[in-house]
Amino acid sequence: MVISPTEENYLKAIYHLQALSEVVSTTHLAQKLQTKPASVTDMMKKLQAKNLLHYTPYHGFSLSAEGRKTALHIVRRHRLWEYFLAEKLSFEWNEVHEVAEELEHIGNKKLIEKLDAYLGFPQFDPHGDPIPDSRGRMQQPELVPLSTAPIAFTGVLQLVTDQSKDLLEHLASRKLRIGTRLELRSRSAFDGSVDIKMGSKTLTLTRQLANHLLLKQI
Amino acid sequence: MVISPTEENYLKAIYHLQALSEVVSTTHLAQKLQTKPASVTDMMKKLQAKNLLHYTPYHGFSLSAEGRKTALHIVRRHRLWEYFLAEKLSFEWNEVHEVAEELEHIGNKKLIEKLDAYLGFPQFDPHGDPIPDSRGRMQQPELVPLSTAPIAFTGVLQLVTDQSKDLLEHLASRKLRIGTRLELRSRSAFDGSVDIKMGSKTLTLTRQLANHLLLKQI
DNA sequence: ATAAAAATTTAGATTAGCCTAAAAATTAAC
DNA sequence: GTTAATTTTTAGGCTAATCTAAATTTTTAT
Ligand SMILES: [Mn+2]
Ligand SMILES: [Mn+2]
Ligand SMILES: [Mn+2]
Ligand SMILES: [Mn+2]
Repeated sequence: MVISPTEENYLKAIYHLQALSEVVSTTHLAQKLQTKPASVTDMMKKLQAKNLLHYTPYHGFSLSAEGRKTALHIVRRHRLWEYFLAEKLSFEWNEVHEVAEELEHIGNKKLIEKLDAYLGFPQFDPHGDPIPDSRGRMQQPELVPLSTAPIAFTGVLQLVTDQSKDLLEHLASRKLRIGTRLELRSRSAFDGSVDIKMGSKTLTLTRQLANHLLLKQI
Repeated sequence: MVISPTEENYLKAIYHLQALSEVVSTTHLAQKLQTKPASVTDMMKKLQAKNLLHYTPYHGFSLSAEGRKTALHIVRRHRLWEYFLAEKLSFEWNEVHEVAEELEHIGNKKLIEKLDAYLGFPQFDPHGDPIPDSRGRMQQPELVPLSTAPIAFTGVLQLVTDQSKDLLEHLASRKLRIGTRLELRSRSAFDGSVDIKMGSKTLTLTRQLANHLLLKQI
């Protein structure tokens, strides 16, 4: 079956929104894709006709098994390219998403399998998100938000859940990267901000930021 | 100015056809792009409106200075990706074109400059075609077609001018690649076929094939 | 339980890129 | 140089993806 780049973007967006709630609404998706609800409705009819979607008018939609499988392929391509851009072309981690957003639509199967092998079958992209394998399976390590970890917790930064430019630049300026080892020293009872130790340095992060930083225990 | 992937394909095709004759006809371009003359006319009007083309109805078209510059950028991207696919992902040289045909449309400037640097600023793609630099300039070594080279001529295969799947597979099966060193031993007065020495082996190539093999003297 | 507000769908247009068939212009043949 | 063949353009339509405005349905508030 032929799936256009636009349809791919829709499927991927639904996949991501389903992490928040199993069934997705028209407005929510329109907002995510920077488009209008009327356009979403049109596309939902098309994707349903292709059996990629379960759709009940006025009551939202969710991916079918096949739609989910397709979405995972796109996520795989996106994250492999992000890894390539960061690792091989030395892009900053806040620049990779935009370029990968285009590269992900090149569907040649051999290309992706060879790219994966060339990169050494990476498990995580530069933001710490897991990369699905060719069958759509991926690692899901136990992660603890820095905002709720117990005092003295030691781990490595594994995943950043808000990947906005602002947040990524904030982290970059403090040399906090995926894989950075850190220890939680204290949490303010006043505002929830946390002090962490990172190598020999100590720094303070707001609760709002700490909430988006997920750690893997070591 | 925004240029769509389709417009890019048209510009690149015109650029290539202009190597044969300065001014290009509607049918010729339609044939090259596997489309209909009526579609070409539509697009020519659009490209002329964007000042990428000189176009006189019924009398053909040629790229403007800006159109040529744009075409060279696309050729650059195409050939850099071909080099990447062959060199880094170990694609066969007859497989790279199709994938590069899609990758070339990803216009992010930083991507191409970083890719170029990562690849070590290659001068030639896997078919021996020169890769334009970021200002559109490229090497144009003196090349001699094997079909007309003098007996005893020694050189390396530098460029293959017919890049059809059939020809590339024919060469691959004989282990003839870009960079292969060979010597012209004799040319048949009967059918123009040539005998060449390649390492310790000798093989015969038809005139038709030899005509597409361009050598650089060494 | 009704009315108001919000969300969603439908209706009707628009644009890019393509097509077929018909009309017009150019080129080739006699 | 007129006619026939070929090439090119124009006219009119189609599909994918988008939009705005209007109609419909669902949800929320009284
Ligand atoms: Mn995308
Ligand atoms: Mn990512
Ligand atoms: Mn292309
Ligand atoms: Mn090439």
